[in-house]
Amino acid sequence: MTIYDISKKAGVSIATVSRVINGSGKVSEKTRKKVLAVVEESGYTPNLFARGLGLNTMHIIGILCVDSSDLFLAKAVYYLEQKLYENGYGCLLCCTGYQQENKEKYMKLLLSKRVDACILVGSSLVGQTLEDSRYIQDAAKEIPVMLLNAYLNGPNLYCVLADDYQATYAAADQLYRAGKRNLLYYYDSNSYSGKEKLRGFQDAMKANGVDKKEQKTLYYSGSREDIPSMKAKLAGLHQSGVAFDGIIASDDNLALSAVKFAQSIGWKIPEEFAVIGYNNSLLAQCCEPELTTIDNHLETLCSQLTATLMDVQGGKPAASRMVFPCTLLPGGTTPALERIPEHSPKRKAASAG
Amino acid sequence: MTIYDISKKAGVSIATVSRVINGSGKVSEKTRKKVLAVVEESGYTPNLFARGLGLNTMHIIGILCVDSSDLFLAKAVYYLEQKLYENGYGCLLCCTGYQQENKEKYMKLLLSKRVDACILVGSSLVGQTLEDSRYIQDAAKEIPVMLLNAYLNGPNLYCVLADDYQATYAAADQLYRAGKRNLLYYYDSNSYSGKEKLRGFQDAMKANGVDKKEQKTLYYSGSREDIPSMKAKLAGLHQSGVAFDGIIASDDNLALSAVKFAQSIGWKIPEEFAVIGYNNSLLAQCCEPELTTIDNHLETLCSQLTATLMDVQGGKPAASRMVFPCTLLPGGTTPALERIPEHSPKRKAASAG
DNA sequence: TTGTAGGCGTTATCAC
DNA sequence: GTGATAACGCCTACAA
Repeated sequence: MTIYDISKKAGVSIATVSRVINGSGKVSEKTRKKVLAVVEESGYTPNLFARGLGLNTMHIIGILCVDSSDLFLAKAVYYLEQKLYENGYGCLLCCTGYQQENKEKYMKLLLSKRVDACILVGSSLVGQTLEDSRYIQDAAKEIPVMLLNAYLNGPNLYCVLADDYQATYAAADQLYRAGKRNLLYYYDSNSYSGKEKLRGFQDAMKANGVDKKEQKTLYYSGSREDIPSMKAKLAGLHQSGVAFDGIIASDDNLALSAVKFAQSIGWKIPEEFAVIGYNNSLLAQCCEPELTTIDNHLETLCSQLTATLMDVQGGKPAASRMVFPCTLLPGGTTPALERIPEHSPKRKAASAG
Repeated sequence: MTIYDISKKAGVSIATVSRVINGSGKVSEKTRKKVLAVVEESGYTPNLFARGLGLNTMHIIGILCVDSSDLFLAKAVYYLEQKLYENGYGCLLCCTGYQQENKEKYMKLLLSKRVDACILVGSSLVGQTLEDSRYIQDAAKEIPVMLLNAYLNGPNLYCVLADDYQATYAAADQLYRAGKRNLLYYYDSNSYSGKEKLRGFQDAMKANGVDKKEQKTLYYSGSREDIPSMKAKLAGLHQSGVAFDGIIASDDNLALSAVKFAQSIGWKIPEEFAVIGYNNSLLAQCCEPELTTIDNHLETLCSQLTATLMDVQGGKPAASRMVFPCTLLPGGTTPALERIPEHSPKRKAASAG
C-alpha cells in the first residue's frame, strides 16, 4: 500500500492524497472524504522512511544512559518516554555502561540514525575531563543535546538539573543542628552531580565550624546493586575506630546499607544514629524505619526537559540551564528536623496510586 | 554530505562508493582506499533514512513494556537493549501502562514506524481475553512478535519464558515439607505468568493434601511501589484472624512487605515465619535477613530471545516457544530447604561485580 | 572492476 | 482545488 495505490482507488493525484493525510493545503470536502474513505478501507499507513528521507526527521529522540536498570535512571527514562510520546516523539534507548569508549560509540550510532535530538540522562555520561566530554560537544554541533541532572556548557547544549548542592547542604546542616556532631558523607560517584553533593556536605560542615580535616567522607566503589558490600564497607570503617553518629548518603542504596549496618550492631535509629538518603526511590520504603530522603522531583525535571526540547525543536528560545530545588522528605531515620517547605512532595508510595 | 559528494571527491561513481561502504561487490584495493580516505576526511555518514527507504528496514526493534521503571521490567529492557545492540539493532522503547487502549496505540505506532520486529516484555501486555490479545496477533501478521515471559500462540509469534509454574510449585512444596503448614500465596497479577505461579502454588498444596478450600491466597491490587500498603494488606488479613506461618510471594516487593509485616509484630524469621520472593531483584538484599527468592534467569531469557529473533530475521527456523527452569535461591527467610541444583545462580549482589 | 539509471514513498513547488 | 514533477540519498541490477 503506497500513496499511489490510494490515489488510484480514489481517482485523484498523489498530491491530493498527501494533502488530505497531512491536512496541508486546500482540499474540497468531497474529495477529502473520498480519500479518507479509501485510506480507511485499505488500512494505509504512510511510509515513515520515505517521509523521513524527505523531511529529514523521523521524530525520534535518542536517550543515552549508563544503565537503564538503575533505580533512578530507570525512572527518568520512563518519565522521558512518556513525555516525549505525548509530544509525538519516539525514543531510541541506549545503555552505554560506564566506559568512555562505549559512550562515544553509542553517540555516533545515534547521530548516524539521525535522531532529532538526544538526551543524556544522569551526569555519569559527562566526562570528568574536557577530553572525555568532547563527544558531547561534537554531537551538539549536529543536533540539540539535552542533559538531565548533568552540566556542561556550550552551544546547542541544554541542562535541566536539581540543586544537589543545596539539598545536601541543607540535609547536613539540619542533621548537625539536630545534634549529630559526627556526620559521615557516604557516596559512590564523582560525576558532576556527585561533586555537587559532596561540596554541599563540605560547605555545610564548614559553616558549622567543622574543619575540612575533621570532616568524614567515605567513597564506595563497588557495584551499585550490592547492598551487603556497601554495608561491609561501613562496618570496616567502624571497626577501624572511626566514630560517626549520622550518615548523609548520595543515594538511597547507600543509605539503606547504612540502616542495615546500624541495626546489625544494635544502634537505635534515629536516637543514636541518623540516616538521610537521596532520590526518594522505592528503597526508601524498604527499611524499618523508612528513610528520610531527598526528593529531586525527577518527574518535574523530565517534564521541563521535554518542554525545553520542544521549544528548541520549534525554534523558540530556550533556557540553556535550569536548576530546580530539591525537597527533604522526612522519614523515620532522622530526629525531628526543621520545617519542610509547603507543597512538598509525597513519598513515592503515597503518590504512586 | 551525500554519497554524491564522496563520489566526486574520490573521482568514482556513487555505485563504487556504495560498494566500498557496504563491502559488497568487487572493488580494487586502490579505489577502495581512495574512497575510504575521502569518507574519513569528510566525516561522511550514510543517510539511514534513504537506506531504510530502499531496504525497508532501519534495524530497529520495538520494545513494549507496561512500565520500564518496574524493577523486573527495567532489567529485562536493559538486557535486551544490550543484546540487540551487539547484533546491530537499536531499540525503540514504549511504555504503555496497563490500559488496553494505550497498548494498542503504541503497537500501531511501532508498526507505522516500520520496526523490524517487536518484543513484548512481561505478560501484562498479553490480554486476559482473546479480544484483548488480538492486537498482538494482528501485529504478528506484519512483523515477528517476540514475547518475553508471556505466552500467546500463533503464526509469527515467539515466546521465551521461565517455568513459573514449576518454580512456584517447588517453592511451596519445599516450604510445606520444611514444616510450614499454613502457607499463604500473596500475589498481584493475573497475567499469564501470574496465573502460572498461582497454579503452581495450588497444585503443590493439593499434592500435599491441602484441599483447594483450605488453601490461602491473597490478592493485592494497589500500587507496585507502595510497600507499606502491601504490608497493611497482610496486617489486615492477620487481624481478621487468618493464620499463616509462611508466604510465597509473586514478586520480591510483596515478599519484602511480608518480612516487614512479620518483624513489626515480632515474629521470628525463619523459625516462626518463612518468606519466599520472586525475581532475585535488588529488593531481596534490602531486608534482614535477606530474602529467599526465585531467580528466573532473566539475562538468559533475554539472550535466548535475541538469538531467536536474529534467527527469525535471518530466515532460519526458530522455536516458537522456549521454556527455561527457574532456580530457588536460598536466603535467610526460609529454614533449610532441599538441595539446590548445581550451577545455580549467585545472588544479584555477588554476580553484579 | 566500474558506471548508468531506475526505484524506494513522501513532500513540496510549481503550474493550471 | 488539483495535478505533474522534482527533490530526498541510497542500493542494485544491468551494461560496459
